[in-house]
Amino acid sequence: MPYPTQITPETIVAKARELIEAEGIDQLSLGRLAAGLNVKAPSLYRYFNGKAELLRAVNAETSDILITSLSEAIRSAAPHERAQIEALAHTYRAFAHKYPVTYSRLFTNTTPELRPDVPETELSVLPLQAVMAALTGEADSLPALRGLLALVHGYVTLELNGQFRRGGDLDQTFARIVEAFINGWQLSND
Amino acid sequence: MPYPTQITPETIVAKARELIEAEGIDQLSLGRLAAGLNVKAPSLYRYFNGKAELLRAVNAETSDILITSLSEAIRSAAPHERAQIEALAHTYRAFAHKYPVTYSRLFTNTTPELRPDVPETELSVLPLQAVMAALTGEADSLPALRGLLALVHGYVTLELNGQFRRGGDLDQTFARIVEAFINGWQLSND
DNA sequence: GCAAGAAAACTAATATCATTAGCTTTAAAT
DNA sequence: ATTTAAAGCTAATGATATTAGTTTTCTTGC
Repeated sequence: MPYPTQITPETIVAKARELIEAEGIDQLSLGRLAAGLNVKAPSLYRYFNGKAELLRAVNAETSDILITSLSEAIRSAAPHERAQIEALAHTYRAFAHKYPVTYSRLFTNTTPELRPDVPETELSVLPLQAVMAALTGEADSLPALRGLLALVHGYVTLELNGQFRRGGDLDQTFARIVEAFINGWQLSND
Repeated sequence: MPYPTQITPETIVAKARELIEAEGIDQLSLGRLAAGLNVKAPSLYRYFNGKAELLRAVNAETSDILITSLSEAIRSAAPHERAQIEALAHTYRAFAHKYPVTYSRLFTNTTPELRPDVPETELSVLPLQAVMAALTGEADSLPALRGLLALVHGYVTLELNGQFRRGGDLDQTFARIVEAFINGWQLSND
């Protein structure tokens, strides 16, 4: 019936991510985005109810890719808690370095609005929790996972924002603090 | 010589913070900010070279208040590393809860631009590092401090963004992961 | 083949901002 | 009183998100 479709939600989100990473979030206007897709700005409204919703879709996809990468990293790691946790941490950090702008945007929702429901999003994180359970036991696995994610997210955020300006090997520092965190939970579990 | 001064950089920043916390960053326009100060928008340009610079001033002040609060918390705590580190962590988290929106904005600089110089900013953090040195020794104090700040910042960020939606006592979880982190460094130092 | 219909994109118009240029008011100093 | 300069104001500009209404082009039923 239609007319040669030129864009889809997926291509829009992909181009938006590309432009955001390349030129920064401030430079992303609907006009520029549409131009990158050989289309005019109002056409985007057929797929998204405005810029805010579009950016939320970018966030949702970023989050999906991240969680999938983490689960995959755990699967591929050696079958020991430490190796798996270190793989998780390393993969997380590598992801943030690869998509620094869209990653940072992931945690800047001052307005809760439309966030994916708990069931769907949180279930995807269960493989990560299983790894922590191997370290801390079931009962402590949720707090331990939250702590690990906080540590890793916090580190890459500070790093990406240039808060570590007094030198030092940031790769090595990262490895050491992750190790310290793991040690801390083992201690209380021995 | 002049004319009754109605605004100063300080009153502008204070009102900006107030509005940002009350209505969210998206609602802050120079027009609304100026109206809150009984002034017209262009008048703000006498004090700040545009909105971006004004928001950077808000960030600078937020950062100052935070670091001052942390140093003060350490001074007031019992003279033991653990008590001081826990005071630091607790105060940090309380600050983020008190100013959730302006706190979040502190670490969303995709464009480095005008950031305070290393000397001034980083020196103010030395009292914090001294506390960590008591736990880990001088040599490890910088990585340990970075780890602690990463952990605490990461935790409050995830918390404020509604990433911890599977229940649990978030106060208690926070206390536990900070404790685990401290234990981890002690372990490697014994 | 051809006409109808609807999907997909377009043009034009509007409202909100940030920002700039240039003008006006007021108070202090002579 | 007059001058002067600071501090704020009005008016204009340009960018952008969004809305309304129009045009294009493919498919489908005759």
